[in-house]
Amino acid sequence: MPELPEVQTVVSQLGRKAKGETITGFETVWTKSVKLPVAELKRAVIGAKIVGTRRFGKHIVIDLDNGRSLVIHLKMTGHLLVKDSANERHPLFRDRVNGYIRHVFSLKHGKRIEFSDMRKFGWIRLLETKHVESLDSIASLGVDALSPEFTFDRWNGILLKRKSRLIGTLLLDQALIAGIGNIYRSEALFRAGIRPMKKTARLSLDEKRLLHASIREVLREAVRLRGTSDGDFRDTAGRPGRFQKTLFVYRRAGEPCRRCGTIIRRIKLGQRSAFYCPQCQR
DNA sequence: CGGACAACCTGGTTGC
DNA sequence: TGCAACCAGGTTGTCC
Repeated sequence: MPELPEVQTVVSQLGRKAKGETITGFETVWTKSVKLPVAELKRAVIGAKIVGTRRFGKHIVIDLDNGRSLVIHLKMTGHLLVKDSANERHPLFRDRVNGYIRHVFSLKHGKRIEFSDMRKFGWIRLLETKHVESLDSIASLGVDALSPEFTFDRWNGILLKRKSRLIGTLLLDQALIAGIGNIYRSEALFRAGIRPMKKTARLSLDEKRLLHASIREVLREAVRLRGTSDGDFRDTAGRPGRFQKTLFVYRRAGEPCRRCGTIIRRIKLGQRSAFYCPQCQR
């Protein structure tokens, strides 16, 4: 599910729905995803109050009032669902969401946070709050694609240091820019009119400016529409996002470009599929 | 540095 | 119908 807009959707909703709640229990049916002994996690979270939620790249952080924080990564098919006794089941996606609940944090009065994850790639860690930003996978993140620090000058600096790379693979490199995944790399490149296999050194200043603006625009728009549900993504209420209606190229290989009618192509880039319009993108 | 590839899992879809 | 091959939003580690 998760690129920046989807994770931001979950973090915002979780903040609103679970802030102030006290955790009363934790159960799991797939301990490999819990990166510490389950008994230890239970001891640390039971009785703790949720004081806030944050996002680092695609990581979700839930801060507790006891000086510790839960860090969660949803990877490919993870979801966090907030439910209560009056709402046992959220809308299903052929049961691919409710059918794969792996971990549950219980709150008071029957309320709970359920972590569903069909492919079991997602994980949960527990850290002291002051050490969250030192976690390897967070410490190694580059500038967040939606933060104010992601200025054009910063972007240009990144590109000037990586002249031999393909722009399509660079966009997925979380150590350089954090938050972009396979959907938004294709969409941002389409909006900027740049082919994914173009070398960064061959981008003109105008193209770099346009791409910088396109990245921010496409991510902001996707956050506003609560993400893309082309596949499994659901928000904390089990609702699909709406950005998939706005996709120009992602997963549209063989279909006509919405702007010019040319057939959209798919190529392999960094082991993953990238999509582009051969007419609109040069 | 960077590309290729396997691994972690459980499906759904496509083609013969 | 059966079955193999390929596809899937992420990240890490290894090898070259």
